[in-house]
Amino acid sequence: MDQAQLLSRLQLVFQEHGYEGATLSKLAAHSGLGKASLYHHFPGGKAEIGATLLSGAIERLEKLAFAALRQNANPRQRLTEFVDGFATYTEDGASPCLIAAFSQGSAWVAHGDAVAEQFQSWRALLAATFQEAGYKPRRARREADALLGVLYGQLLLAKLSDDPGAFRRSIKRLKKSLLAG
Amino acid sequence: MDQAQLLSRLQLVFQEHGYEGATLSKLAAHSGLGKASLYHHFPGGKAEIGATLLSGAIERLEKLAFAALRQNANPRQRLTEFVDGFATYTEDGASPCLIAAFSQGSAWVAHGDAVAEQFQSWRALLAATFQEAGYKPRRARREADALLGVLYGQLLLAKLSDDPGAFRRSIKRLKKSLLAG
DNA sequence: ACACCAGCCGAACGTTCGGTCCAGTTCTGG
DNA sequence: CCAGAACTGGACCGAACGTTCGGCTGGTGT
Repeated sequence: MDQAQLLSRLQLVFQEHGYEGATLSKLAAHSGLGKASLYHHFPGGKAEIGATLLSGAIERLEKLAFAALRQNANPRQRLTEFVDGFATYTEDGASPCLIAAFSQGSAWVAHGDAVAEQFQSWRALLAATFQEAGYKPRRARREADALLGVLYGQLLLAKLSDDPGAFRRSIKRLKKSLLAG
Repeated sequence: MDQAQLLSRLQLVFQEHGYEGATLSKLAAHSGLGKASLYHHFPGGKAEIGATLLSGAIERLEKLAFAALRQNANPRQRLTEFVDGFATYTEDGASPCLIAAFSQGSAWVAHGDAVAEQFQSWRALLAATFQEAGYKPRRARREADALLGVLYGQLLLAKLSDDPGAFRRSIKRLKKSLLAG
């Protein structure tokens, strides 16, 4: 099994059970490896697995979604591409965000600072794009917060209300209103 | 110590660490009781503590926020009162929603169905209120999803970006736009 | 005065945790 | 073909897990 597939199998466990709930036994069983083999790939143990997955998730979200904002296309088009990228990242709302799954307990103690910094930077990037789309700085920051908030909100809500279609519906509507301004 | 205070201390542990991360040792230490004493109050152990807290949180969210929608005041005013109630429930974004903290692992397996049902019922109530405010059924449902989504999204985002003020700012703006229609 | 009981605790139970060890097996370059 | 590196499974470890038990309090009813 290659590294990418191994990581994706491990990620499923963290997404479903959270950091504390992702025990080595579950990680081993779900990856098909023994615990010792996991320690061969990740000498740092569970902490290293978690850290690797977290930075992988941040990287993926950056490349799939936020990278679109750094292009030089029409700002409104960049924004809808960003939304599409976020939908891809979450597999249309079916896959919980790993970063959010790390927002509790020891995982947050270990990585909270870095995650918060990353999100601040993303917020700034998003706000800058809204500014390019014609909003004044204050309003642009608000719109950025609102967009990021609605994405994560719908993602959580789709899970809490057990309605996988809810996310896709909201995304569709969101893109329309973004293009309309 | 009275039951209410005990429950609120226990709740803090679950909010901070999630269900799997809330160990009996932490629950005992944070409540000031011995582990065995917790079993006196909750013979069902950790599972009963979790279930009690969860139903308490649902009840509180119902009474603080959704109950406002069942009044017979002006629909738009009911909606802003609902938003205020939600803010109270989360202590202005400072206190994570316990229901969301139960959305992973064994807690979700045990309570996911009930939570999803509750949220569906809340969604319907919210949609009905938007309908009273003049929206057509389809649009009202969308607005209901959007409102609930933005509330939970801002709550999560305030944590992920480590910006406690973000929630309050968003709520303030949200109420304005609700009143304006 | 005594029995009773809710409330609480320390000490232990068996299980599972994250992590280690090591004897193999498989892969790979020379 | 072989030596050594890469990798694996399974037994194993101390610590922490959720849970149980017997016993110690202090207040209440009689």
